Amino acid sequence: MGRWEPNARGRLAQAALELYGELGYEQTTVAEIAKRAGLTERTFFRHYADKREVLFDGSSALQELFVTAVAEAPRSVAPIGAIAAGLEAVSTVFEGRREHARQRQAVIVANAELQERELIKLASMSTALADALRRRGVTGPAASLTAEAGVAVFKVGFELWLTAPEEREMSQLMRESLDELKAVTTRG
Amino acid sequence: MGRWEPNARGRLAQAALELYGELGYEQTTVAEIAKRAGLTERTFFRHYADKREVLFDGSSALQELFVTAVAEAPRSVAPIGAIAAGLEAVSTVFEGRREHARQRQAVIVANAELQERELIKLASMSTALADALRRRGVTGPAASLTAEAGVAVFKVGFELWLTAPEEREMSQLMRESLDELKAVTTRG
DNA sequence: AGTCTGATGACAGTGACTGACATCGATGAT
DNA sequence: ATCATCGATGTCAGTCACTGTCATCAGACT
Repeated sequence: MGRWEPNARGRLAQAALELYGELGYEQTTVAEIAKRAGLTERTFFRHYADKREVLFDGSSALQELFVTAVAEAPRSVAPIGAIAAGLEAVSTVFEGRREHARQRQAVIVANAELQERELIKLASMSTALADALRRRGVTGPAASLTAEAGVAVFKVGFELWLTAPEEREMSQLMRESLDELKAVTTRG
Repeated sequence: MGRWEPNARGRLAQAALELYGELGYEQTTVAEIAKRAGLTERTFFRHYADKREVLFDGSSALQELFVTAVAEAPRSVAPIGAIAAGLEAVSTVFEGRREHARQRQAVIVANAELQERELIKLASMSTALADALRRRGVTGPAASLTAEAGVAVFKVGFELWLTAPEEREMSQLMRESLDELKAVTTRG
């Protein structure tokens, strides 16, 4: 066995989520998080760039999954259809994690700084999606607009999923949200 | 004349924009901003909640303008049409301010913290727009999705306007972006 | 045994932000 | 004219997020 307990990074993330939930984000100090994880404050900052980032460990993987699904959709599929495929792919990774997602989201909605961080993660996703669409041949503002639309559907669908009854599946809620967006931009 | 030079708030905003442009956001200290404005650091924080907020003084007025235009669109207009009216209203206030907008945007895109702040302002706008749409009778996720679509069009249209030749008007670019979004959500 | 490496600890420092209290010119009441 | 009050600002001490630097130490490799 090693000199240190394994998975320091995971312990920090777990301790942070707990403390942010128990005391609130602002009232929690990084020193407390580190102490609960059996580490020092300095080590926290070696694993996470700042106090907010510890809640967003999986966001890069989620973005890659979304982008890959868009990129790999059949050539015959229209841009908005490729986004739909991405939403489908993303939905699978949240299966069985609704309770964890609810706990995390409760922490985030309680604090503006954390919401800011979440928004920039979604903006990064939008940029990456737009790039993927351009690689599919989408030109001009259409790529950005389709990507923004996709992220908007993800946001709305995700929130619906958090508040929906347990039996409702995320993928279905994403499809319904996308259909709703299509309807809403068509009328008028 | 008064005990103090007038418009302390405006002087702080001006000094901050200059210094963020000259030195970069991170390299600028609040003490420097205050000094250039002829004030102290403590006074800066009496006018602005934090170092970022000084760049977003007008965002609340912009949001009100957008929301009011949506609320006051004729009852017969569809939700997406009301958003179009809001985009039209918003476009007018930027007339003649393109150079200032470019300078400010250059500062923002150079720093992630500032982008986060901008994104939460846009998210606040989206929430307020969705509320306005609900007051118009729009129900369920349609309100949120229409509002998100409107903000997406604003973002894309605004960026087009910043990089477009001087003679192109913002209102026209907003209309083109909205049309593009409609096209993109229809195909597929 | 000797050496190197990677994760961690220890410690000092900067700067954003806050709370508490002092200052002082302007304003209006007396 | 005098005085009490008020609002914007200054002063100062303090907390905490975050960083740079150097020391430590178990395991891997030779």
